Amino acid sequence: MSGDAEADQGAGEARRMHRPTMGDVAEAAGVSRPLVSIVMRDAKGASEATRQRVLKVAAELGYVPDDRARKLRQKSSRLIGVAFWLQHPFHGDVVEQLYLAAAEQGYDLALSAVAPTRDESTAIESLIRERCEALIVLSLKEEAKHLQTVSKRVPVISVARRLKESTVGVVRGDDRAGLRMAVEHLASLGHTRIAHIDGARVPGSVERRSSYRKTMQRLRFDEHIDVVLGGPTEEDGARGMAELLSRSVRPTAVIGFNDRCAAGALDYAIRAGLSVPQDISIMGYDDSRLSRRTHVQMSTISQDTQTQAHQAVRLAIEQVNGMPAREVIVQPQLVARETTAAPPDSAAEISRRS
Amino acid sequence: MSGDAEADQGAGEARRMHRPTMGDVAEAAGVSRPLVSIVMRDAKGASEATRQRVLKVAAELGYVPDDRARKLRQKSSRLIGVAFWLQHPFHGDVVEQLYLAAAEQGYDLALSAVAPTRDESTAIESLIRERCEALIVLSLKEEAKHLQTVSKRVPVISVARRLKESTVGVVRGDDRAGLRMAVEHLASLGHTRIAHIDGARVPGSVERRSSYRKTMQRLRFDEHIDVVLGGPTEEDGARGMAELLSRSVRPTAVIGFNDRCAAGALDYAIRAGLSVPQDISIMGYDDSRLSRRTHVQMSTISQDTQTQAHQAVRLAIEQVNGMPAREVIVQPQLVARETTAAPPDSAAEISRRS
DNA sequence: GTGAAAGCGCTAACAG
DNA sequence: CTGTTAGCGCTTTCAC
Repeated sequence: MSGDAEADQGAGEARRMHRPTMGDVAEAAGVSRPLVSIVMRDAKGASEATRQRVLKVAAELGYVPDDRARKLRQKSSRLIGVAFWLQHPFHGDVVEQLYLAAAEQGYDLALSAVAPTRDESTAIESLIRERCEALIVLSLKEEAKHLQTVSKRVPVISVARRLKESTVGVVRGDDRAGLRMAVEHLASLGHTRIAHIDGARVPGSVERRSSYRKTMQRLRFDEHIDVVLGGPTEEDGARGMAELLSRSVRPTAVIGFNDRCAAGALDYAIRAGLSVPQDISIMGYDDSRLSRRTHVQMSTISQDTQTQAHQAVRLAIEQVNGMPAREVIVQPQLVARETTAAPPDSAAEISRRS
Repeated sequence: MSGDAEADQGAGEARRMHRPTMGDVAEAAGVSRPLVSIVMRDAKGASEATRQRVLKVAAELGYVPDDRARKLRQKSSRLIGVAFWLQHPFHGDVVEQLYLAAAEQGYDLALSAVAPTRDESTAIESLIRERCEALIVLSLKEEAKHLQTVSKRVPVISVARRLKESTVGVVRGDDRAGLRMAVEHLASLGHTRIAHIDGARVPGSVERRSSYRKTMQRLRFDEHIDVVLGGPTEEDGARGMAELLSRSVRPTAVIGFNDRCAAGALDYAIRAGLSVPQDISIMGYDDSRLSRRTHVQMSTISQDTQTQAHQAVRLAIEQVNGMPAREVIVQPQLVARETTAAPPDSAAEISRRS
């Protein structure tokens, strides 16, 4: 089960390379510590000659500044903590953007993962111990109470989850607008029998459900309103689709709560022998990589992760500077790809619409 | 696009709560700093009475020890850095297990993500600045050279990627054994026409491909050996399946390079009107959450992320203690679920085998 | 069992 | 432009 590789490096005792310290560099370069500090930070206050010499010596010694010590000394750590779910495509997208957004503001990120065996409070706790100046929490569960408590200790920004707590900053997509766009997109293609597989108790599902209903009513599709119980996973979507396909009159289009849900629904429909989008149109929500992943590109609603990430960082810094928490709502965008098209009997439907 | 929430907390100036320090707790509890330290670390050297009092005061003040300062002072940081890909289910699984494994050894984890806009060297660089004692790198790209350089500075463990560099520790699944198990599983169900959609240039694909061939030969299925170009994504799998289905004589079973590849193949087969596993059996590799995600549970080869994570942490600590880098190979395991069954003409096939 | 003193690696204030 | 002094928050001797 295991075997040694050829070991050509120093054997036995801990001969771990003593990492050079700033003092070592200073000594080797024949200057004082603060000067090395100045050079390493690229601050002004050192002559070009010294700068070059110090840089050269540092490189030779393989010196790397110690972020820990640096942040300890500085009054502010310029560190933003991020709690996110491993295994969640949307979170992955946001985290990637957060790195970019934070860097633009001169902040570093400290990541702390949430997973089935690692709960949200553990993740947050570790970020606090690392002395993050603010926390950005990408969450799924509704431990709002806990977040509120934490927010009294350190600024907290919740992404993609609405919260009543006024001490917690919120960045979220406009779920109502998003679902409205989805329904309208399908309607414009000629659909009237548009169903929705909802997100059950997941944050955001109430808004999406209600916006779906309202939009259907506004379009005078009242009689076709059809919401089935779903959830955030592929399995939920498949279950929802199973239920929809058992209807005596099937919908011609289905909007899933999110991409994973829609992917499950898509999966189920195809296994049931339907063609997508010829027989039935399907839409997701999030525009996570997942929607581009299957070899049929899924139509979806983009949550604009880039903007959400930038706004989250912005709110975080605001709150660090003592400004009150606020809520920022980011407009979603329609991304029409290959899983939506006119319904089978499109002519008839279109005539009914006008 | 944005609006203020009701702001009931302190307005204007930075009134960020001054985080209590150990000194504050000591003063409030009427003891010295070191004693508070002892109590917070749960070390021995404090009477039960003091311990309780300090704990009570600390809780009241909302004191949280500063990990940064702590690790700075301690000779060893007891920190393991992890570079992983956001958006990669298998990596997510491993990271989750790494948290568990590291905690068992009294180590903390520092996460640094790799993504399209954030390359591996950036991720690694940041971990080094944080003074991690060792680095665990879950990688996809083959920047072996760079890893070797880094490994001269700090112990590096590569997970799921073979490396010749003897200064880098390696933990990986036994790809040859895994593919052998897959072929044998299908053979035992009665298949002979077993095809393989490979991983192209992805680490591990050479071993899997060659093991597939060898096992097929050993089973006397030489004439049915069929390897098509694939890759690590759903799209690659779909492409591979398309090619396989265009054969004059189609295979009755297909082994994908990994779960994503197999999922794409599965997807394509079903769209092509085939039933799985009735018409064709499909196997994945990794046993990532993805294989359990689709509503049809996929048969696959488990890489045993738990063991790999534990071994990675173990190697990391070994190397920190000055032991030479080595390679640990973890045995994979067959996970037979719902996408594999006897071939359509099973009776005939089985008679041929014996 | 408890406290005093020192110092981890770095940067911020100052002085020269 | 450069060096000296101090101290971030904590843990580690080592006395008492």
